[in-house]
Amino acid sequence: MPADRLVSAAHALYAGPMGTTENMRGRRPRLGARGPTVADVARLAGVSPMTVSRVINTETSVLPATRDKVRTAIATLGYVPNLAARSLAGGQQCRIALLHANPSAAYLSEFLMGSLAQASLIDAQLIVEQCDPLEPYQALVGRLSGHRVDAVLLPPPLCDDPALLAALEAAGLPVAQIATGRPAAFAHALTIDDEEAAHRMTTHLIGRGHRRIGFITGAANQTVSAARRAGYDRALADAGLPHDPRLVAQGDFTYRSGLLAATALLACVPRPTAIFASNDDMAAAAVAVAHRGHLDVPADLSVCGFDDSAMSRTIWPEITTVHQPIADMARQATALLAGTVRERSAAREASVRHVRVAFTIRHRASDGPPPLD
Amino acid sequence: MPADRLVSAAHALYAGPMGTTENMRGRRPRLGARGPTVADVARLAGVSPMTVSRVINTETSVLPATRDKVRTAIATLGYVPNLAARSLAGGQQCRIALLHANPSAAYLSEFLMGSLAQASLIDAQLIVEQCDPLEPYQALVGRLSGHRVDAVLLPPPLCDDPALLAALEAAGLPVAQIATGRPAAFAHALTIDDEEAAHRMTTHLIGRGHRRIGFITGAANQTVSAARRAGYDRALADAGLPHDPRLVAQGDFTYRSGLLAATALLACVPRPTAIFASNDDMAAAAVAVAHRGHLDVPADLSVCGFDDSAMSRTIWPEITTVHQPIADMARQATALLAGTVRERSAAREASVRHVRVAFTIRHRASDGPPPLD
DNA sequence: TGTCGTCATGGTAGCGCTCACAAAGAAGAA
DNA sequence: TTCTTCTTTGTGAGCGCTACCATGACGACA
Repeated sequence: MPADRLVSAAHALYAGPMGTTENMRGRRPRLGARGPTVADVARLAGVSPMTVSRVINTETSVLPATRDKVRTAIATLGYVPNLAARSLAGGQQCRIALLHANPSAAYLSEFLMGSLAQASLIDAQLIVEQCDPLEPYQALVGRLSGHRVDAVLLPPPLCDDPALLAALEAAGLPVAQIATGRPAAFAHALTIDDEEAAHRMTTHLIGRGHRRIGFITGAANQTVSAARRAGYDRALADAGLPHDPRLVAQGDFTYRSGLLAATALLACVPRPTAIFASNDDMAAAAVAVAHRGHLDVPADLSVCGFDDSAMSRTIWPEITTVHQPIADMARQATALLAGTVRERSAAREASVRHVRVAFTIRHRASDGPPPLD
Repeated sequence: MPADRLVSAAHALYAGPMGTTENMRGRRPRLGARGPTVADVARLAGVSPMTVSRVINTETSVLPATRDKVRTAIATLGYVPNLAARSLAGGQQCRIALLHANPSAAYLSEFLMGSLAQASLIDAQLIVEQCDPLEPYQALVGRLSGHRVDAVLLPPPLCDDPALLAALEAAGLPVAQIATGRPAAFAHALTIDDEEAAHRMTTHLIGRGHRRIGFITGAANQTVSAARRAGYDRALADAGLPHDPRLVAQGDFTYRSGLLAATALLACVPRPTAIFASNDDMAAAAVAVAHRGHLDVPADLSVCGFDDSAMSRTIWPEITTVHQPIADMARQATALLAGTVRERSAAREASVRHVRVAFTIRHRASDGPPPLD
């Protein structure tokens, strides 16, 4: 059996240093054959384990020559640090809970990718918790402390829930809100400038030649809705276009609401030549309504969305939309929270950061110049 | 400063055992105030730390009375095991890579939830890796071993890629395929019975009274496509319905292909009264085509999908579809892989399991009886 | 009655790493 | 030259837990 051989070999290796016959009855060193350790690297590089640790981590106070020796040794052995040992020794346990309301929300997978990548990088533990809206928040917060959660990541729409935010603040948990329209004073926040994005998109449509641009608003209780609406309004004003209230229809971010809103907009006379919806689901609904009315998109009607969700790439034609770097925002939020947790355990005052990240506009097939007629 | 006070208190606690004056200059015990440890629980319960460990883990060889004492102590202190210490001491490092081709695939978030939950439960580390189809698989596998990956989780469509499977098998990595139509002999596989599910859905439509049921196939290179098609065929045969080849249209799982296929199907005379698409994106496309032709769904045309993806709940009407318990499959796959990794490190022969999990049909608003005409 | 298993429990060491501190050397000030 | 500082490197302990044995108690069998 090769496995037996391996164990014996390891035993032989360790028997040497043990030396004295008294210890020879000694236990064999656990079940062996795991990867190289700092000690192995240190031996090869001719330095102490501590120096190796310093090279891996802070990189400060190490002579370039020493550092290079260590780096070479690491590369030679294919050394990978043992996260478990590191966090045990470092004593920096950091559990971050990701609260979500809806397990199949489109942005969630991207969100998870980002925070997961960062968490494994800095050796934080990510805990994903479903947040049932019926459950009282006190109970939820209790559950979190039961799990020894150190910080909380809040994607939309949870990031806009005042009761939840209040409960978390009362519990003294560091919080990061992602893609909220109104960051709380006590929380980290990662946002794009929704107003500016909507302004840019509307301006883009105006630049294409559109003069009658319909707008479908988001849900009234989500803070980004007002910002997106404001951007649309400002762009019209900047271009000196008249503001026709019939060109703004109320939506609530659902496809169904988009269907109703788009139907209302397309019933206007004269018809708008473009519709800008506050999210992609509603934009997709607008495309469906247009097609039902035998209008071609984009030849007869341009449609733009917001969020760059899967929907915008799934339907045909693919929708021009505003892309938020969700994964990157989640990554940054995770890093900020871990920083706060560690500062706090070092009894330093933790500061709160509100970060604006850049959005981009994804130009796809759903917009074009207005029809000539 | 309360922090200082805490440290001093901890110091005092530790000074006792240290005893000799020589050691009194001794370091204080790191920066303290982390949660209770096995030692604390053991002290309170009046047993040894080892017994506490046994209660937490295997529960074997512990007298019920002892177990209860320990459990009470755990509850009193609010003890939570330290995962880092556990995996360090247990020596059971287990890294599982989740390979995916498309970061925004609809099922991915659910998939992640499931495997993440299981991974944190059994203290395995989940690594998410983007798998660029252009990258040669040798390089990918090399990257995986570089990260010290012990096992690989393969969601669709990667689970059907023969070259990738071959490369992983050659590298000796345990693999779990999720939702594949043709499990590899060397890999774990978690599947539903696609053929049976398609049969059940088709039979459901027949039961509703439909006699002309259109079918949109999946991509030819994915193994589930044939199974779903076979289920449709068998249901027709079971019901003694004639098999009209014009009622089967080729799709490739994209919305766009669904648009084309549905258009072809609805051009048949007499028109089918129902369309069963091999996934939800194509079913959504069929709904769009129907609406464009001023057909009501489900009054004029019933539409059913497969996968229960976000799309099926987003559009209107919501689509009746086959639900795969993706999260649960991911959970089981993760558990199987961890088991294999641990058996293997214990030099036991690891066996491969092919598990069939139950699907359910989600009845929603897109199907009904055929029109009377 | 003595010997042997079997079961519940305890003792000890060590997983791989990093902390606090010590030591050694180099550079600057007196 | 000697003392002080700073910088780089090393030492020893311990993070919290579990693997591996040892031990003692108890009943079964000869």
